[in-house]
Amino acid sequence: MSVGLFGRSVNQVRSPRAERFIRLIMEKKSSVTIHDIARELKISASTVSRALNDNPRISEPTKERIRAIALKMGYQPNTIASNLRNQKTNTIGIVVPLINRHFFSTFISGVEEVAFETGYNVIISQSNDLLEKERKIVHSLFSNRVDGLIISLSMQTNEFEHFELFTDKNIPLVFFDRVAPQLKANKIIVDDYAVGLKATQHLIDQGYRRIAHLAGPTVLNTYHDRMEGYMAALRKNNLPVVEELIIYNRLTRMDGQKAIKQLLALKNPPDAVFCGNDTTALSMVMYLKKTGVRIPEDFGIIGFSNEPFSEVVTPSLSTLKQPAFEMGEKAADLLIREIEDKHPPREYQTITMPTELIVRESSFRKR
Amino acid sequence: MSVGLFGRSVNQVRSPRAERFIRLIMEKKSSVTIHDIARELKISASTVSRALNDNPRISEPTKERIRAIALKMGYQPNTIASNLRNQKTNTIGIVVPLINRHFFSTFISGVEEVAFETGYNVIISQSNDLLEKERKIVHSLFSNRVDGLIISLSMQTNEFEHFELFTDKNIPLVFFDRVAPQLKANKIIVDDYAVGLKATQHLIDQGYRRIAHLAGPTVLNTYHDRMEGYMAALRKNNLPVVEELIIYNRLTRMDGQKAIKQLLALKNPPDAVFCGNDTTALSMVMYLKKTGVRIPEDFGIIGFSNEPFSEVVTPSLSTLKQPAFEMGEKAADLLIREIEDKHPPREYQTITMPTELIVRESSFRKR
DNA sequence: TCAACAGATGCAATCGATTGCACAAAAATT
DNA sequence: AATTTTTGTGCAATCGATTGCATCTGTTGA
Repeated sequence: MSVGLFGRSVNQVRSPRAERFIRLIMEKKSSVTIHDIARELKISASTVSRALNDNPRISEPTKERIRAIALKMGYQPNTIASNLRNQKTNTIGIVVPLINRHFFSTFISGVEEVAFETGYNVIISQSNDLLEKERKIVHSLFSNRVDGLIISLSMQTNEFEHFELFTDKNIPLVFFDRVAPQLKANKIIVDDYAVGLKATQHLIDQGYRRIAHLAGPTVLNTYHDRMEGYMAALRKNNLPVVEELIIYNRLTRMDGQKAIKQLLALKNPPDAVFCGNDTTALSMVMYLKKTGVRIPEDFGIIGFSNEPFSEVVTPSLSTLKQPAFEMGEKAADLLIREIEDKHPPREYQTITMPTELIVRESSFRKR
Repeated sequence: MSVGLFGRSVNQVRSPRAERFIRLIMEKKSSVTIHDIARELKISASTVSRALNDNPRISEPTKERIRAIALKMGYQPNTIASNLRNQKTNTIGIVVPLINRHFFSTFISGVEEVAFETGYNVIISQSNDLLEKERKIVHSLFSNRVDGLIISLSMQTNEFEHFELFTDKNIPLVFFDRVAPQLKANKIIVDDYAVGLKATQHLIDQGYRRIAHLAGPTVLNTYHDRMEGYMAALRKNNLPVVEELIIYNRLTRMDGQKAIKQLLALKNPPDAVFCGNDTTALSMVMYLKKTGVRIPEDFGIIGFSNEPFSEVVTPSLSTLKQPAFEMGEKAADLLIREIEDKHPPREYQTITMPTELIVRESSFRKR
C-alpha cells in the first residue's frame, strides 16, 4: 500500500515534470514557473512567490538568490494564474461605438495613459452602434472579469439590462458621452445644454437672426440637451423657435447635405445653422461653397466637437471643443479609484467637463 | 485525532461555502460557478462543464436541465479559469505608437472587427513612440499570455530583444507599417518604394521639374523605401537628385513649416514637394497660402496617407491612400490563422498591400 | 446466465500563483 | 537553563474550468 501511494506520488510529481522538461528542451514552448525556480533552488514555491512579491517574511539573502535565478531562467509571471487566484485582473474594458472616430480614439488614448501608469491593461471593443453587439461585448468583458468598465452607449441602446451583470456585483462602471439619465452610475459628460446655449448665443451675437439646428437622435441625452440649449438661447433673445428650422437625423455627411438643401428650400430659409457635429457642418460648408452662398457673410455655421479637419477647411469651422483626452483621463481615474477604494458604499458621481467655444471663419462677421 | 481531522475537513469544506453563501445572499457579490450548478442538481462539476461545452458524452436530457438551470442562476463562465486550464486566452495584443492617429485607429478598427467575429478579444496599448514603453508593454502582454501580437514599432526601436519572448515560444507575431527588415516574422506593409515612385512620377507628369522630398527618419523602412522610390523616379526621368532638396525630420506640423521655409530660402528653390505625410503637406499648404504662393500653379504638393482633412482643405491635398482598415483585417486574419493552425512549421509572410494615388487640387495643373 | 460492451457520469489532477496556518530553528528573555 | 518570542520556510488549499481515467448502469449477444 505504502509503496502504491509512493508510486502514485512519484507519478504525480514526475510524469508532468518529465513532460514539461521535454517540452522545454525540445520545443522551447513552455514557460518557466515559480515551481521550476523552486526546484532549481530546492526550496518551496511559496517562498519563491513571496520573494518575488517582496514579502517581508522572506530573508533578504534568499530574495536575492531567487531574484537572480528568476532572471537567469527568464521567468515571466503568469498573470492569468495570478488573476484567478486574486480575483482581480488589473484590466479595464472600454466600449465605444467606433474606435476610429477622433473623439473616441482620443478619449481612449487618455484612458490608456492613466491605466498604463496605474498598472492596468485596457481591453477595447466597438459596438458599431449596434445594441446586439454591445450586449455581446458587455457579456464577454464580464466573463473576462474586467475590474471595471467604461462605456459610451450605442445609438440603438434603449434598455440596460446587460449592465446589471456589473451593477449587481458592484463592479465599477463609468458611462461617458452618451449616457442614460435613468442609470444609477458614474458619468462623465459635457454640459450639452450649455453647448447649445453658447453656440446659439454666439450666432445671435454675430447678427444672425433666423437660426436653424441640426440635431441627432434626441433619445440620447447629449443631442436632447443641446437642442434644449439652442431653444433656450433663442427665447432669451426673444427669437421665435421655429419648428421647421429643426431637423433630426443621424448626422452623417449625407444627412448634412440633405438638411442644408431642405433648409434652403424653405420659403423663409435660415441665415445660420448650429450643427450637431462638425461632420455635418463641413458638408454644409462644402455644399454652400458650391452653390455660391458666402460664408459667413450670407450664412453662418457652427459645428460641434472640433474635428481635426475643422481648423483647416476654408472657411475654417467654428465649433465647440470637448476635452476628449482629459475626459478619458478623468474616466480612468474615477474608475480606478473606485476599483481600489472598495470600502465606501458607492455613491454615483456625474462629472461635467468644460467645453470651449472656438470661433473661426464660418461664423465670424464683425458688425 | 480523528475528530481533529474531521474538524479540519469541515473547516475546509464548509467555511468557504458558507462564506460564499453569505456573499451571494447578502451582497450579491460573488458569481455562480459550475460547482454551484452541480450542487443544485446534485451532479458533478465535470458533467456541468461538459454539458455547457456540448460534449457528446453527456445525454441530451441532462444537457437541457443544466442549460436551463445555468440560465436561471445567471451563470457566466469565468474566462480566466478556462484560460488558465486551456493555456489559451483568445486574446490578441496590439501595440501602436499612438491610438488616436487616424491610420492606427482605423487599422485597429479592422483588427477588432475580425477578432470579434472569430471570438478574440483585443488588448490595445500605445508605445507613444518610446522604446522603453514598448518594452514594458510587450512584457506585460506576454505575461497576460496573449495568443498573438500585432505591432507597429516605435520610432525609437532599434533593438528587438523584447520580441524574443514571443519568438522563442513560437507565439505568433505580426508586424505592420513600421517593421524591421532583419526580423524574421510576418509583416503587413505597403510598397513604400512604389509610393515614392508614384508620387514623384505624378509630380513630374504634371510638369514640375525641381521636386523636393520631406522624409521621416530613414532608419524606418517605410521612410527609407519611400525616399528610394522618390530618387528612382527622378533618375528615370533624367532629373538630378539634389542633396539640398531632401530634408529629414520627424514630420510634425512644425517640421513641415520649418522645411518649407528652408526650401524656399534656397537660391534655387523647388517647384514641388513630396511630403512624408499629410500633416506636413498640410502645414506647407497653409504656409504657402499665407505667403501668396499659388498652388498648384507655382508650387505642387503631394502628401501621404489620406488623412480625413486632406480632402477638405483648400486646395485639397493630393496624397496616397493606405488601406488602413483592410490592413488591420489582414493582420488579424493572418495572426489568427497562425494561432489556430498550430502544426505547420512557421514560414514568414510579407504581405504588401496596394496604395492608391489620389490626385486632388494641390498637384493638378493640366498642361 | 453471464461476459462484453456502450453510454453516462463522477473522481481527482491540472493549469500557476497565492496565502493562512503550522512548524522548526534561532534569538531574546527571565 | 528553561521558556518565550521572533524569523524564515514549507504544506496544502484555493481560485474555476477542464479532462483522462475509473466506475456504474443497463443493453446486447452468445
